[in-house]
Amino acid sequence: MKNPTIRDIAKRMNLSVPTVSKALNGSGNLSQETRARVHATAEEIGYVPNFMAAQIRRSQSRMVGIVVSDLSQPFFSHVLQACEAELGKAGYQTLLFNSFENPEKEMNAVKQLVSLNAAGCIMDLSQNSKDSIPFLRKHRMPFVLFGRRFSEVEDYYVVPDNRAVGYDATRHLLECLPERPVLCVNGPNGISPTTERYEGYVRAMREARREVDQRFVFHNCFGMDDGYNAGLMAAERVPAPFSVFCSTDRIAAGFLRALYERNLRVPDDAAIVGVDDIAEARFMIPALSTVALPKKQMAEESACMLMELVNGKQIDNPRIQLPGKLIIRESSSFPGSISVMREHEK
Amino acid sequence: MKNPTIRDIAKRMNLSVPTVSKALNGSGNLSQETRARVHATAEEIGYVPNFMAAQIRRSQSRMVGIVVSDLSQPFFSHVLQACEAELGKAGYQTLLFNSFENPEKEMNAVKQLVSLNAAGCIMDLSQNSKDSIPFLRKHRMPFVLFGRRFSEVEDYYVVPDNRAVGYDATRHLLECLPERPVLCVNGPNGISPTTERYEGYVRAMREARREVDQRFVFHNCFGMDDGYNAGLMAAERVPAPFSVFCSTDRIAAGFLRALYERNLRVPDDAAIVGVDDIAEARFMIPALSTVALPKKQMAEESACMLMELVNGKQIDNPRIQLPGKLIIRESSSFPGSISVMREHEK
DNA sequence: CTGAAAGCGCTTACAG
DNA sequence: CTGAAAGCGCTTACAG
Repeated sequence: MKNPTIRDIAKRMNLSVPTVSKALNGSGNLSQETRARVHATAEEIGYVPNFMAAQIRRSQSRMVGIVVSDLSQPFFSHVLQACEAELGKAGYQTLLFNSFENPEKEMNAVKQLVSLNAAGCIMDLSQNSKDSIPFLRKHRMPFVLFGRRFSEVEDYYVVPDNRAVGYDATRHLLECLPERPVLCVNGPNGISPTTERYEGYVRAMREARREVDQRFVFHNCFGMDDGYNAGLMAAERVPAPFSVFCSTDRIAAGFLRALYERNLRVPDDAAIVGVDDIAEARFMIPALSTVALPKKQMAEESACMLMELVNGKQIDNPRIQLPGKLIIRESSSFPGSISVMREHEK
Repeated sequence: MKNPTIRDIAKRMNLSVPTVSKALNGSGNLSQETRARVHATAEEIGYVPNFMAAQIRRSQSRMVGIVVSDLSQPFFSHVLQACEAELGKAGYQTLLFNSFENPEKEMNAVKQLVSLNAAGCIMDLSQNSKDSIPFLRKHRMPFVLFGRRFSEVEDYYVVPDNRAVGYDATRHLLECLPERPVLCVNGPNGISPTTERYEGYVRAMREARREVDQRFVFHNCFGMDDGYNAGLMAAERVPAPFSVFCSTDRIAAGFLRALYERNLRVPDDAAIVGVDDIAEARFMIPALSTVALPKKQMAEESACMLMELVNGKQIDNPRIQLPGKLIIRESSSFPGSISVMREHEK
């Protein structure tokens, strides 16, 4: 008992296969009546079209791949969700691949996508995945880089303006609490967000005529654990009060926890700002100041850009950088302070 | 310029198409030499097999769908990640669908899966999606229910033992702090985890000869916001000290925040336990006690079960219930208390 | 307005 | 050991 095909419908109605196909697709010239009758019997026998067959015949597919480094990071799960919704509207099905920052897995994903004749893909690549991009180019599969970019790859990408992100956060700390040193807890090495947020931090420091003391900078932190460890070290080595710019909210969450364990009060002993505005940020204790990333817009822009590439349209802006937005909460402000407008007062 | 096909290889080598196909697939009888030569030229011209074509010819597909209610919930993104890894090992590609608890979207996803001739699917269905399951049955598509179950659907499912989850958490609170009332902040209505965790709560209360006071029970809470609101109400209506069983860690995170704003100390004024053990739990302030769900195991079991169904194997255990594990942290224990072993002391 | 023919890229019996 | 033929389910010119 296989699923019914258009052939079954044709037989049943004494029509030809092409006629049924046209009726179902609304193409060609058919009498209203035939069309209606075909739809009726299709419904009746529970016909479901076979996408694969249609796609193979048309030599094009309505699938796009999304290759993500780590889906368990809230940033990516949000983005994936928005991408899926956006691409779904355009009639495309989303294929998910987790690369775990592993170039081999990436290459594997990309190969599968070519194998499946996918229309295109959206990826956040790990820095050392040299092979994937040439491969995609060779097979003429359109792709959009997401969240990270590479010096060698000019087009196409959608990223936050990470330099501004680092700059805004740091400058806020410098202005708000000018007497304090500002530490930096940086993200994983070798990806553009880390580098660029750090550049923003450095620029803000320079502009304020502060020296960037490498003892105050923690590099290569991946998540809450590393943030926590950085916090323990900071509590030990840096005399309070100080301020901290954390490259992600999760790093900040770990850092916050370490300060709590060391009996340092936030923001009294240490002010802190993260990046992303994860859902948890405003519920943290104290509520975390952060630079919100336009996740949804990023997802929409990249989905949209990919669709344009797939349809061979001209891309007006092949390199999209979207601004973040500083949100000041308890972790970097004092109730009475004037220079600072707290979130709920806006 | 299209991608090369086996026909291109055949022409180039003066072989027939079937021969090339057999060489590439390692099937049939071929001389070692031909086989090797075919592989060589395939490599040379950058041949990538067309999965779709192969699948359509074989009338079977190597894709499975995962239909998830809300990917932005950490529980699901973790699980999806593990499922994808597990199914990938078996050579299956994962198709992602977000249903947002919307029965129409679910039905849509399921239709697409049938359209794509998917081998099967794993789903967490919303309670009122009456149509999806009969549809899947009609089209003989194997499916595994994940995380939630339904009275009408006997097989196949993989869920946590949610009654035990609610029971263990509540009993821990009752034993640890017997003098306090125990509140319950329950999850969304109409899904089995909510109902069952509540049943566990009730049973623990009854066993301890406590009455279940409906003024102490908050229903239909979805996430941090609802948890927060429940916390505000509790702080107002219930005299401290009290204990709280929250149906999820995210609800607990919101609740915790509300207590903080109302100057109630945890666990001194309010002890609290959540469910899931999200990554953030042990970094919360105070660190959140919780019943950890075996996410990875659940993902593996459901992927494995689906693969067996797809391959027509006998399923030895069609209804898998996996135990959670109580993890006691700061939010429900006191440094000096004897009845309680804190996590880092194990 | 309807249908006979060819083909998308591949695989699977079946002959030789 | 190799190849000619048929077919998976569908669509797309092209005839009538």
